Amino acid sequence: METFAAVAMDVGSAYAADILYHYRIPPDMVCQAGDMVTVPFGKGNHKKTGYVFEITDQKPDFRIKDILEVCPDVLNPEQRQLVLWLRENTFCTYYDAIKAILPSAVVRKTKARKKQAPLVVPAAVPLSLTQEQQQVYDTVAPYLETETPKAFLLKGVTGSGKTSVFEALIARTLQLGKNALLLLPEIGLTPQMIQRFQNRFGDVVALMHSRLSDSERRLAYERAKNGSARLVIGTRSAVFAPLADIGLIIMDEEGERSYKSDASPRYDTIQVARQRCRWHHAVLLPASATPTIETYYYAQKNIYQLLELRHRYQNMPLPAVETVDMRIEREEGNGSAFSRTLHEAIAENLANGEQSILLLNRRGYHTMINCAVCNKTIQCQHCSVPMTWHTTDQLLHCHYCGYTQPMPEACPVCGAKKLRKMGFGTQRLEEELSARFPSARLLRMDADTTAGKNAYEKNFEAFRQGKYDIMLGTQMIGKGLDFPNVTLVGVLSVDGALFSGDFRSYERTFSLITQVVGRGGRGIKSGRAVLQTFMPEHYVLRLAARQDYETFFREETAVRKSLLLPPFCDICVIGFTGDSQADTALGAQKFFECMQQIYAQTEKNFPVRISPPVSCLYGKINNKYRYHMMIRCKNIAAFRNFIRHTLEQAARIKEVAKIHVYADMNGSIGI
DNA sequence: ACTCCAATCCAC
DNA sequence: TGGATTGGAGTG
Repeated sequence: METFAAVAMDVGSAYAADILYHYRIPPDMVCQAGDMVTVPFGKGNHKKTGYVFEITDQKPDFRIKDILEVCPDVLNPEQRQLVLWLRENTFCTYYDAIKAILPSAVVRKTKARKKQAPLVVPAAVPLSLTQEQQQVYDTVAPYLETETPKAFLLKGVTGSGKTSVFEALIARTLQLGKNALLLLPEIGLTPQMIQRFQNRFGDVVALMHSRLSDSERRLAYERAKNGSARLVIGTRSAVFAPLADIGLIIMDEEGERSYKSDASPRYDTIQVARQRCRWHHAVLLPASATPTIETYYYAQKNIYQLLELRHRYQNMPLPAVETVDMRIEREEGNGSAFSRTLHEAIAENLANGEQSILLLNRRGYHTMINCAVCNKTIQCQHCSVPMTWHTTDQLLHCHYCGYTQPMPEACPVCGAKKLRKMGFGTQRLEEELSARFPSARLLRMDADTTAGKNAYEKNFEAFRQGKYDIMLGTQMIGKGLDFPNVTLVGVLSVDGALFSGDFRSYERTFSLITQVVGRGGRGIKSGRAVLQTFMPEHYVLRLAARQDYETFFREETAVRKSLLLPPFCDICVIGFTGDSQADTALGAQKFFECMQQIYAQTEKNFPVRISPPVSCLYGKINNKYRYHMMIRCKNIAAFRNFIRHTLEQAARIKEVAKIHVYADMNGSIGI
């Protein structure tokens, strides 16, 4: 009897063509679901690779071609399930999902499954947990043995020793013969934690992150797949690690932006992790000092069981935060970036030989060049984004596409030679600090100074060892190592971060302030923090200064409810990009009309509120014009079908076909 | 997305 | 008249 294989092929982003293609399996060939195959594709019958999802003996009623070659067992059943799940939930193609799951350029040789490596216990240092940590452990540990999935949320104040709880739970998971996954927002920023786990668990650890070379990535993948790695530590893509028998998935710093993929497949790591925990009957443990509003809301609804660590190491209090109203500083004649309070606090710290951390979330020197005559801002040629002046190379930089240019003599719009250099970035902060405190040893940490390999680790370690007095930098300084000698944290300005246009900017700002404040007072001496702002009455800053998450959660929840934002609905963003403004605007409009028409014909078993397309806040990035539209919805299968159906149908409209369209569920909006 | 094919355009 | 260019359709 003849058998046929249903194969997923690379069709770019052509939604309508993203179907399974049927091929005949030649009589002398063995081919199963999960195999990678080479097949003739298209009118030219070019050899292309595809992945088999189904085997059937029903002869399809169209012209059929033969499979040319088979490479067996490339996607196991769970991986195939994951592909289908990603395709349905993130509106990607089969191929986009497969590319996310497989390491680049899979070459399979070994077939035999190696035996599981025995668990290595190093100089078994019995881990001593505080009473509070032990309680959390005791609550979670029993669920590692049950065959039902379970989700917790660990809300732990910064410095409360979440890592010790992770370590104990991972040890227990491995002891039970199951495997564990530890997800981190960024691998370079947590060298201490990784070192600690490598010391403890030795050979069974595999690291997975985007900075691995192809061969390193393939090795880590193979080790996870064949069972020689039993603890995978990695960034968001590691959520697809091909581990069998997962008992525990930990997500540290839940809510970090890096957990949401912003390219196809546009998945949210916690959702993938939840799904895998269901399949493996595993425990899911997201952890954060400042959980996202959504996750904490679900914890209130008992979808996640809430666990708390309220006490810091040795009961050290969080630094007391003083808010400084910068409007008053201005009124009283202080036009500088430093309030008098902060200046004095730094001076005092220097005199005491104690360390300080200063946060300014803008890099560069001047953050804006503005014409005094026509008031236009110099923008990047390729992006609708203001150019930033950098002193290191004496060039204007675009922080979105990387384009650089010399400072023009005159305004490119009106020709006036009256350009004003405005705004304050980390380079200027560094210069001003060295003018004010000439003897202070300064460490600047931003994307410009940490480009080299291991730059974060080296710099953080040097700061920790006391080789610098002041560390200043962008938000990356909020993460990283423990710094026991830091007794002052200064937040120069995060006001701008509140208004990125994304409704999540409030919780992110709250979280950023909390993280950086938590960097202080981790040693024997207690710390203080100074929060400078032009809007001290703003509830986000007011509550961040008090480190009052509960009230922030209540206020923010009320706002979200009144504006109908998550968690009170889901938001599906449709994004449009194209080479010309007119084409993109027209394509977006046609898509919108198509969607309305399809909705009108659909059985209304799901609620939606469809807003028409508008230009994005940054209307052009990298020479691509950008529009988006927002759909408030409930993320259920019927709605997702509606979106996919609309994507397929709209692609047949020629104005829509000219531009690129994507859908993103619960991603960021505004930018 | 990519490729193929047919229709169209234009230089000679 | 043919060679190049462009728009539209199909991918098993």
